[in-house]
Amino acid sequence: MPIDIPAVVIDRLPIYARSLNNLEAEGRDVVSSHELGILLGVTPAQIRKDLSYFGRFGKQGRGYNVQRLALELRQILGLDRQWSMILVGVGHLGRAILSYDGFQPQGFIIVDAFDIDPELGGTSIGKLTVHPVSELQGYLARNQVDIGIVAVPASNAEPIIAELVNGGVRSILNYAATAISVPSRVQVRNIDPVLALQSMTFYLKNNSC
Amino acid sequence: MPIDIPAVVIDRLPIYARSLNNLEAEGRDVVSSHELGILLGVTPAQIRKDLSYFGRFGKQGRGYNVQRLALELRQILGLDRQWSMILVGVGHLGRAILSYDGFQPQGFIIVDAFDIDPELGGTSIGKLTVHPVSELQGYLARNQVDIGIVAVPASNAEPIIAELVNGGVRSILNYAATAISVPSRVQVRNIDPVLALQSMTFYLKNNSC
DNA sequence: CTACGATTGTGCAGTATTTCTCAAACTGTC
DNA sequence: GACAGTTTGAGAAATACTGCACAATCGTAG
Repeated sequence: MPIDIPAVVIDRLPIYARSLNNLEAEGRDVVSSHELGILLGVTPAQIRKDLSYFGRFGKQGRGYNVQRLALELRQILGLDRQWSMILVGVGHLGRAILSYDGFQPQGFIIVDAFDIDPELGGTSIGKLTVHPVSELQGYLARNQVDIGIVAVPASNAEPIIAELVNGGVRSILNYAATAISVPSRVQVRNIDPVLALQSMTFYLKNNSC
Repeated sequence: MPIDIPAVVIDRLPIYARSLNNLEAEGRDVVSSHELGILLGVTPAQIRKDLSYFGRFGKQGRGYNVQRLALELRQILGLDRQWSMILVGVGHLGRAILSYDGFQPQGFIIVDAFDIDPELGGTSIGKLTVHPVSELQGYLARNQVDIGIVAVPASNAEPIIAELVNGGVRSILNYAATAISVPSRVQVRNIDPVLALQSMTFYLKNNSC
């Protein structure tokens, strides 16, 4: 509905949501933007402005009802349901992703895995069977896939991502160390610890204490 | 030296550097901001403006010498040397990080690993021995550590990070799913695929095609 | 040696994002 | 019920970032 909300705002909402879930689990009743700001290291004004894009959730003089706001954020972000993901690339990294136990509790379910290596075709990893990528196109035609996880070598990422996009996948979590281009309707998030390290070294080099 | 350069610019430099390294490996001689922009999905003006913070590396009418610019960027970012890292937290995630083969070739070396679990104390993983975290403080006093990698549960991250910071570590790669606060002289980069997914679901939910 | 097409570096204008500020409104107290 | 102390929501100001546009420069070809 309302897609003129800055992307930076959307990127912060999950952080707010996580913190509110924690507060909710602790049984906290209300929280002010001030307190939340200290918890998260952002300014109270930013939290209030961000939330104001979506509605008026607070009460003057009191703050935000934790349970209510946590619920609202989950609804805004679509965290109140499950999302189906497929993994492409079952090498070292792919296996680590498969065995990562942080996705499932948040409603992100890896329902199938693919690899180009014919050796792996039919192999079972945990509860999943690895399919050959040649079956990817047909699979996408038959199944609803919300999110594609790409964990192939950088050199193979381009065609894999094209196939995902052609197959109707509209969100991609990209672990491949390469810039990828997709139509603007498709969301991409890159996970690349090396890039993160390489930007920190700039400060290590220049802020010599 | 020059730390009034926007952080967003610094964050883009490693992407440029990577692409230039690729071009260099392909034997490309020169590249224009236009072509690089297409490769990376950014505007040529942005590339030129970003680079202009650091010097004048291009030639009108021609573009940038690939080898020269790749070298300059590596020097600017400090990628022309090795950086020592320690890992704290040797659970599933920590082991995956230890066995990740993308750090070493870029000069990021994990030199030691720590875990709170006394069972793991002395255990060997690959070439490394796992030390108990009780030894962390002394270790930091005796050894030069550039970067700390945190892969402990969110609930334990706070004190671990405090210890790293106290021990003089000035860059932290944080895999723990929690907001952490550090003095402004310390750089932190968070790696959190769940947050990335949770911001994409907003668009999945609202851009229904 | 001149003309032409290409491309940089950068001042400036245009957007985008963050922060400030304060009226309005809520809670609890006397 | 009036008052004091808080805290929100949002307009406005301030800051940050991006993209435009063009003079200056380079290489090439005739």
